[in-house]
Amino acid sequence: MTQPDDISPLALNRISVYLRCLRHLQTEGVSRIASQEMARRFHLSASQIRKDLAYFGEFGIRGVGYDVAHLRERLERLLGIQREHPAIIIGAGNIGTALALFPGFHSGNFRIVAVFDNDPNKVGTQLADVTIRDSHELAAGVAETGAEIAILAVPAEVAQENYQALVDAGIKSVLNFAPVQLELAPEVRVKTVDLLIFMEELAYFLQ
Amino acid sequence: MTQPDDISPLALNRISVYLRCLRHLQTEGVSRIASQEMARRFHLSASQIRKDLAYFGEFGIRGVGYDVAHLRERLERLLGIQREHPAIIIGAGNIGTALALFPGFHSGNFRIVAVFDNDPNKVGTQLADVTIRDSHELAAGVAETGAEIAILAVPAEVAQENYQALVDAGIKSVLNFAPVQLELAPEVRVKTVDLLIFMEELAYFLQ
DNA sequence: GATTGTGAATAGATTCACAGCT
DNA sequence: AGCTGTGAATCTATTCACAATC
Repeated sequence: MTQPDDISPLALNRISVYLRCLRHLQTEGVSRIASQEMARRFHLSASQIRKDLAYFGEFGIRGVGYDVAHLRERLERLLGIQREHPAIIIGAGNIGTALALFPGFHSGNFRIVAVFDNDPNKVGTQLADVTIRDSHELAAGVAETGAEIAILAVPAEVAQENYQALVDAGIKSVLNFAPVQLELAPEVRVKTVDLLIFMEELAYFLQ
Repeated sequence: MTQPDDISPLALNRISVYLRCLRHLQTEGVSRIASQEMARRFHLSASQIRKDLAYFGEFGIRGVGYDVAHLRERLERLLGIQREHPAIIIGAGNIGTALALFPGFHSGNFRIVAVFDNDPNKVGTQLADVTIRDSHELAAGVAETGAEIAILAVPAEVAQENYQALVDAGIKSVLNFAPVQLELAPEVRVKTVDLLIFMEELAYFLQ
């Protein structure tokens, strides 16, 4: 399997989008699809689909198109989601709780294996499949569960220190919901989801 | 005020980031800042800051830098968030509820003025500042409140129909949390936030 | 005949480097 | 002296168009 690590974030996002489309097609019983038809159905660009896919290997059949099931499997392996990824959530507030209950993660082969909070009233209570644990047990929890991905859902003021705790615990990737510019550790990948930035983008186009 | 509408989404996102940085600087009492210092503090590119800002007008003072308060005000006006934007939420499930309670919106000059759900058990109950209303009252609610932005937080299966209802009700921008490729109406701007795509991006880099 | 895979062409975004202000 | 604003240069991404393949 080709596995270039210089893929652009844009192309990587598109791979995820293609995967979502393929899953959808599969539920409809479509077994083969051409780039043009896929572009039409999901409002994408046919030449871009071909270029993106060809970049990782020749997945298609000329004159025919792409095999939906096969391509799906290849893309899942490419993204590394052919196996289940254990993930943890830090912060059982509104957003952390909503994410713990989010059904989409299951379908994407991610599983929430632990939730941490520093509020003694929350520690010990049940949330989705897990019991909320004290934040002090973070390092132990990460070691036990083998979690590599963490979802950081704590208030902005304490995001940096919690991020540092995750880094120290050996987490490799962080999805951050706190609206702050984190001081990053070089070996830990961070993706920040800033709702306010999305809203501001929408506000701009209202004018 | 320069107001080109051909600004790239990338540049627009950066403007939001600059704004976040400026607010932070203001709380620290910094009144003037140079592009280089700002780049260093927040891990940005100095020449890009200058280019982005210059694109909308000459906001800086040569030899000195940028006036924090003044620049902040200009950027807020540029994004159209100098006035408060009423927003509504469709779907009072986990994510909708978390967003209704999200304190960040207040600081960004957005206000949740109504929440809609189709579950009779939820309709009539209080959530944050508002009483949850029945989804059938959507059009009336939008008209009453003057809401222009909607947050779509319903299950994937019903996202398309709810989106259509928003379009019909006269909403101009939608922040969509359902992991689907919506069939878009040309006059309504949509920004989709797909948590699974973020997770998949992180998973890729674990390899 | 149809569709992929791909080099060439175009378009877009970022960085460089320095003239122009304060 | 120091920093912005900006044209030129570079780098990156997308689209085009067609030869290669089934």
